[in-house]
Amino acid sequence: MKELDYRPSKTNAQGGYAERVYEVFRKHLAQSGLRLTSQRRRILDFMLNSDRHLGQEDISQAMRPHGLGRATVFRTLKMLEECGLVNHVSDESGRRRFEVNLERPHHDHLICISCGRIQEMRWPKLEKIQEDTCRKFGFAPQWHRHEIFGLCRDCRKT
Amino acid sequence: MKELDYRPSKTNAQGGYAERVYEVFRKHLAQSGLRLTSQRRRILDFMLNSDRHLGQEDISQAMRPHGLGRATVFRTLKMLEECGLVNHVSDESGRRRFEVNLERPHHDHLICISCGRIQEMRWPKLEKIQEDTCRKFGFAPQWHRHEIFGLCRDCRKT
DNA sequence: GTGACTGCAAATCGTTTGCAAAGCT
DNA sequence: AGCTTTGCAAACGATTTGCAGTCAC
Repeated sequence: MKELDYRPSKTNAQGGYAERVYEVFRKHLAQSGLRLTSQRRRILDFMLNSDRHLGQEDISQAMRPHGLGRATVFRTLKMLEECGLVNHVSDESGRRRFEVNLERPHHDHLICISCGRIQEMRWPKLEKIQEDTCRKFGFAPQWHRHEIFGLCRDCRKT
Repeated sequence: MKELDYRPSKTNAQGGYAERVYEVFRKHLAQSGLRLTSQRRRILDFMLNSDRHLGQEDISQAMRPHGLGRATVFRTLKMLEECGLVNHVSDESGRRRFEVNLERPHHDHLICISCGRIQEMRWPKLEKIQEDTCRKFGFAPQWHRHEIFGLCRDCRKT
């Protein structure tokens, strides 16, 4: 998975990534006359410091000790999606899992139906074919969801 | 979309397709000690005679005059998915739309975010690349969801 | 007849919203 | 002060389940 290691990890996040994320967030907030509150910061920090695809429940649980309510988590996630910092994938039972996506090239997801692990996968070739074919049909694609469900390497063995 | 016209329409369904669907359904029911009731038949007939991707609400509404409850529609759809006769796609707000899929080659969906229309699309080349790459990663794909959201030809003009 | 099936209503799950209190600026 | 924001609880929409009566086999 070396080729997917373009997202700064916790450590190198301090080297600029988090700052760039916050820059975008601040700009978005300012433009809409909104505020950067401690709650929003806490949620975003938690996401930045995680390398997993987080469910709303994961985030809410982590926020509970700080007194954050689920509603705030939902509201913040929606806001983060609106300004393009965050995306979501759905797992096989339809629950959403969120990821910070600034500056990350588009990628698709391989979702393990046994352990729930989500592996990321870049397929530029595939996206190209997709775009071209859509256009041929007169369809103007805006976004897509390409989620592949199956067994990951580890779960196959079991 | 000529290439997608392999699914028997209402008229030629009488020429065998519906029968084959029922054969599978009957076998599944028998194996599990379940029964072919008028309700189940009505729902399946309705789906067979429609060429659209139907929402649960479409089906329930059509069944209401016959006294069917929503729960039965849900239960039957789940059962039809379990025996592989029916699949679902989700629209952009997460609602499910169902299609009868027996003997139909796998296809993906172009979903219009303006009018909700769903166009089907076969991409054997793309599926091949996908499978191969998954395997390279040690991932055993079982099914996937590839839904592309955008504007259809008609809605682009507006 | 017996066990599966149905409709209904109540329950659940994830998510959204209304509101009064609290926080920024 | 005047706005946004918050937590809570209630409201929501889609789906599920429990149950007493009904029906297919």
